[in-house]
Amino acid sequence: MKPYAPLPEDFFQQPTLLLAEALLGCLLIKETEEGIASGYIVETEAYMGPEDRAAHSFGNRRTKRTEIMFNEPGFVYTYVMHTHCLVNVVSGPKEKPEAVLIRGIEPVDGLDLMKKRRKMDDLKNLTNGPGKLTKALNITIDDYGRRFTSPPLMIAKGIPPGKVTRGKRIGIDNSGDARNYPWRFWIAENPYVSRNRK
DNA sequence: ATAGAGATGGCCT
DNA sequence: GGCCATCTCTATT
Repeated sequence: MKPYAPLPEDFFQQPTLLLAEALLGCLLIKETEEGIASGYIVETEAYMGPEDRAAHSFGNRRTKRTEIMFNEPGFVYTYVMHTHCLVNVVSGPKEKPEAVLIRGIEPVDGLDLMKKRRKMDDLKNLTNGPGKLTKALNITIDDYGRRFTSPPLMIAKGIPPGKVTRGKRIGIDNSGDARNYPWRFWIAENPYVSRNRK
């Protein structure tokens, strides 16, 4: 396993839609006492803050949960959805509450650890969804407010993503027109994308 | 292959 | 008390 070099802070300082696409192919890494697990990011969604009805920060809603999004980019935003934890990259300049949701990764290191945590052997189903990958990597609400530029939770240079496709975001059907915005990005033909649709 | 429903828990009003 | 940026299982085509 090669040593990990987290991406520099300025990587996160690009506009949110560009960052969402730039994250594809990057390596998401979590270090724990049990060991290291990582995977290439293959699917993301951009949430554009005040004007985006699907975003938690719609209308500049500022709560205990959304507070981290008002920081400068590169912070970790985790939150709990039903029984699952979801992980976002805080994006946009300070006071602009935007974020990128990580929806799927392709397993790289720590395969056995991921299988153990997910209690299954089916490689294809280990990390192909936002709630699945956090469980496989052991990303939790405790990671809230950390930075992706240092351990234990990091984003590092990965591989060139190849062909990228974009389409509507998933699971936000109660968000008016925002549901149709093409702010979901994924690596074309990649088997670890949560689901196929435009 | 696709559709529908239940589980389930924290956050917000 | 209502609302979900989900997952898994079942039933049906």
